[in-house]
Order: sequence, then structure tokens, then C-alpha cells
Amino acid sequence: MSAQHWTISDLSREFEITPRTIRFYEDQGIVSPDRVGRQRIYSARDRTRLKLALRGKRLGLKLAQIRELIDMYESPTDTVPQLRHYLGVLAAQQHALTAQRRDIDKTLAEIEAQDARCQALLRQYML
Amino acid sequence: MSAQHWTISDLSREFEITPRTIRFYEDQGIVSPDRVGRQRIYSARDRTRLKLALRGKRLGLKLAQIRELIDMYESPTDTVPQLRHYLGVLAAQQHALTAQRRDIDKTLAEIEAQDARCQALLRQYML
DNA sequence: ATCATAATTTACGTTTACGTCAATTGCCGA
DNA sequence: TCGGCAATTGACGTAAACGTAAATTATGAT
Repeated sequence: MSAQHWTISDLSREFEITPRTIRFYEDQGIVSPDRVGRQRIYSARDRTRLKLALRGKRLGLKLAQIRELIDMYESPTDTVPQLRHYLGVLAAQQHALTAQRRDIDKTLAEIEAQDARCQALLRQYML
Repeated sequence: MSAQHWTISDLSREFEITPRTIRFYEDQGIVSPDRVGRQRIYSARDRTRLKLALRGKRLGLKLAQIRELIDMYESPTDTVPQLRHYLGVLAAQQHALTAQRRDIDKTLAEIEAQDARCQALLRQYML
């Protein structure tokens, strides 16, 4: 747990996932740790990519899609076509996420309505 | 497409999912259409449950979880313990959804930062 | 009554994301 | 140097969420 690198069990503990999951993510190109002998050593970059991947998962993205996005975050942007393409992908992601947020807000509104209804009933029953 | 009921292809068109998916959701207890002969006839209740299920899917929920939640929306609330339990589930859902919204907001913030950076680069290259 | 069309049923196939052994392998301390 | 223990590898297993193909059945139009 130095300032520079982590073992698989460090990360597995920190993010509460199994080592199997982390190795699987390596197969999927999400992390690419160095080796010391057979042991995997993860860099700060790996750790960041892993963290981003887990957030992507919580949002319902597939690993392949997560990998594309993370890769793009680190991709070169030194030509105009590259920049334009990147901007397009960013806009699409933005669109999807705001739509998802609308879904969440709708659901939260319904939950609050149900909650209020239940609280009222509860007060009534408690008399 | 009367005011009261729908066929499987009505719903399949409306929600842009395959009939196979709708039948699968029947196996999972999400919808339970009546039959006229062999044909399935869906009620307004079925349609609502289907719509809620699809929203749940977009939020990354599993079908089993979706089924539980939708069932609970329609469950009896005529005893105090039932109400208390229901309120607990609602609070848990609320918690999960607000956490998910935080993830979305974080991601959107990063996207906007990247976007701004790219726009700046683009302006620079275009000179 | 018949034909075409659409819906249904049955059952096996597929993809994704890991879980679960079992058999090495490497390193650290006594 | 010898265990022992954690990490690795390889391979097969599994659950979820449908896809797909084939055979069967209804239903409406002619």
C-alpha cells in the first residue's frame, strides 16, 4: 500500500471485489498490471481505471463499453478529426446519462409519493 | 389498441422490445396477461408493470428485483407492520437511487471537463 | 373450407460476468 | 532447506436475459 503501487489483494479489499474479478478485468483490457515474478503489481493508473470501471458498472454499462470509454479518456487528441470524434462520443455519453438521471428522478418522485401516502396511513392507524 | 387492452405486438411495438422478451417477463412474473384462446391479452395494469420494468432495467436492476419492487407497489398496506416494512424498502431504494445519481453527476462533471478541454484544443488547432 | 399470416410453444443456443475448483508456483520465515 | 501460505493459471461451471429455429395452432379473409 505504498504511494505508488498495489497488489491484487490491496485493490480487492479497497473496492470489495474478488481477485477473480480483477483478473477478469485484465482479460478485458481494463487494467494491465506489471509483473514481479508471477505477482501482479498495479499502478495508480490501473487503480484509477478500475475505479472508473466499477462506477461504470454501477451505472449499468457493459465491460466492453467501459473499456472503450476509459481508453478514450486516455486517447490522443492531437488531430482535429480525433478531437471531433471524441467530442461526439462525449456528447452521446452525456445524453445517455442525463436520460438515465431523468429515470432516476421519476422513480424518486414516485417513491416519495408512496412514502408520503404510507406515512399518512401510518399516522391514521396509530391513533 | 382499445382503451382497455393490448396484444403482445402492440406492446412490443410501443416499447420497442421483442415479443420474446415480453413472454420471458411473463415467466418472471412481471406481467400476467389473460388469454383468449391462445392469444395473450394485456391489461392496463400489465402495461404499467411492463413500463416500470423497462425503466428498472435502464437503471440496471435485475428482473427479480424489479418484480419484487413492482409487486410491493401493489401490496396491501392495511397493517402497521406491513406499512413499516414497506417504508423500509422505500427508504432503501431511495438511498440506492440517490447514490446512483451521485455517480451520474460525477461522471457528467468529468465529461464536461473533458469537453471543455477538447473545445479549447479545437479552437487552438483551428487558428 | 382453405390459405396466409401471426401468435404460441418447446427447447436448445448465446453472451456477459464472473464463481469455483484443482493444480502449480513463488517467496518468506524457522 | 523445507514447509506453508498466498497468488497464479487453466479449465470448467453458472446465472441472467434473452435469441432463434422448428413445429403447432388460431384467426381472419377470400
